[in-house]
Amino acid sequence: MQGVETIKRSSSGSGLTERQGAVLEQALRLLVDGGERALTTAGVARAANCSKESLYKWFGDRDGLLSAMIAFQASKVRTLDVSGGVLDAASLKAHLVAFAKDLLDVLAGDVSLALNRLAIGQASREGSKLGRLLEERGRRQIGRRAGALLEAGRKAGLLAFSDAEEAYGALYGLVVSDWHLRMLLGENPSGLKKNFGLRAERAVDAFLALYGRKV
Amino acid sequence: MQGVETIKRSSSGSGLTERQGAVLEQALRLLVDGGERALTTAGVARAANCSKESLYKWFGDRDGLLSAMIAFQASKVRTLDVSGGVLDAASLKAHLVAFAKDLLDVLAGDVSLALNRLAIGQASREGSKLGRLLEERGRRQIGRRAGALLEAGRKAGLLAFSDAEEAYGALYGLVVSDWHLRMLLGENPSGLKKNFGLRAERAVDAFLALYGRKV
DNA sequence: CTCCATCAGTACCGTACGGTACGGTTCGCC
DNA sequence: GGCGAACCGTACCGTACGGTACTGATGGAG
Repeated sequence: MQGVETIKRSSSGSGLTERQGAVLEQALRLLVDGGERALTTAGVARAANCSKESLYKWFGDRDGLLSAMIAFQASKVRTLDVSGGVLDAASLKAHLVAFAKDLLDVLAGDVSLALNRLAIGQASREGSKLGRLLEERGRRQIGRRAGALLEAGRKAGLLAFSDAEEAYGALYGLVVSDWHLRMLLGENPSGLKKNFGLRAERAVDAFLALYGRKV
Repeated sequence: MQGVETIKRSSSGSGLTERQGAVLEQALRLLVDGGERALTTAGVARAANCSKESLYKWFGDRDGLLSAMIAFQASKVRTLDVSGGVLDAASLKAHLVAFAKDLLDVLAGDVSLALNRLAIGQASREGSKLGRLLEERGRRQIGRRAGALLEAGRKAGLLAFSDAEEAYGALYGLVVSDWHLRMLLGENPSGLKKNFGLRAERAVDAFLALYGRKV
C-alpha cells in the first residue's frame, strides 16, 4: 500500500483503464454483430483476449458489463455545442437541419441500435435499469443541445413557443416519426437510409411552419 | 380418413383450435409479466396445463410459438372503419383526435409493449422475421385506417397534401414523438400516462396547422 | 367392449451460459 | 535476483433451457 497508484487511466476520465476500454470496444462489436445472444462472457473474453476472471473483477457481473458498455459508448459521443454568432433566420434553419440530420445519423448507427435493442429487451425485468441509463446518457444529451438551440431561436425572436419541451417533442416527432422503431425492428437494408438530408430539411420546414415567427 | 373433421375451430378462423388459443393467451400473459426470459416452453406448458409435446406439435418450435403469439394478438385487434357520413372540419378533427388517442392507447398497451420488446430483442439475428410480422400485422393495419381518413379529408377539400405517406408520417410523429421508445425502455410508471387525450388534441391541432386547408 | 388418436405429465438428453477456481506467465518494484 | 500483483487461458460447476421420448389417462368411433 505504498506506491501503488501508477494505474494508467484512459483518455476519458471515467475510471477505466485503456485495457478495459478496449475490452468494452470488443464487447460492443460482438453485440452489434450478433445481438444479445452473442454477448456471452466467454465470447467477450475470447474476442478481447482477456480472461473471464478479469471481466468479473472489473465489471462485477454481466449486468455491470452491460452498464459499462452503455456508459462507455455514451462517453465517446460528444455533442458539439452550437453557441455560434448571432442567429438569423437562415442560420437557425441551418442549425436545425444539421441537428435533425445528426439525430437521424445517431439513431441509425449500428451501436446505437444494438444498445437500444439490448436495453429494450432487458426492460421487462429488473426495473429497466439499463433503459434509464441509456435515456439519461443519450436522450438527455441530445435534448440539451436541441433545447439550447430552440431557446436561442426564441431569444432571437425567430421562434415562438411557450413550452420548450412541447416544441422539442414536435421537432423530434417530425424528424424521426416511426423510423427509429422500424429500424429497431430490423427494417433497414432497403437503401432508403440516406434520404436523411431530405428528411431533415422537410421536417425542419414543417417545424418552422409551426413554431417559426412570421417575418 | 372419413369422418375425421370434427375439429373445433376457434372463433377467428385462423386455423387455431380454442385450446390452442387459450394456450397462446397464457403465453402472452407470461410474456407480459416476466419478459422474454419468462417465456420458456416449460413455463408455458405449466401455465396452460398442457404438455411440452403438444406445444411442439402445434407450433413446431419456439419461434413458431412466438410467431403464433403475434398473429393471435393481431387477430384480436380490429380497427373500426370510419366511413361515417360526409366530413366537415369539426368531424374530421374529431376523427383525427380519436385516431390519435387510439394510437397512443394501443402503443401503451401491456401486450403491445411486450410483443414489441420481444420482436426488437429478436431483430438482431434471424433476419428480423418477427419484426416484419409485427410490422405487417400492426402498423399496416393502423396505417390503413389513417390513410383512409386522410384521403377522405382531402377529397372533402379539408386537407392539402401531395404525399399521403409523408402526411401520415407527420401525424404519427406529432402524436407519438419519442413516447413509444420511452415506454419500450421501461419509463412508464410516472403517472403521465393519461394525458393521452390532451396530447392527441394538441398533436392534431399542429397537424391541421400544417396540412389543413385554410377556411 | 375394443381400438385408436389425442393429450397431460414427467423424465430425460445435449448444450450453453454465468460465475468461480486454479496453474502459469508477465511485469513492475524493492 | 526475488517478491507480489495483475492477468491470461482453461478447466470446472451448477443450472436452466430447447427439444424428444415415454407412460398413462380420456374420450370418441366402430
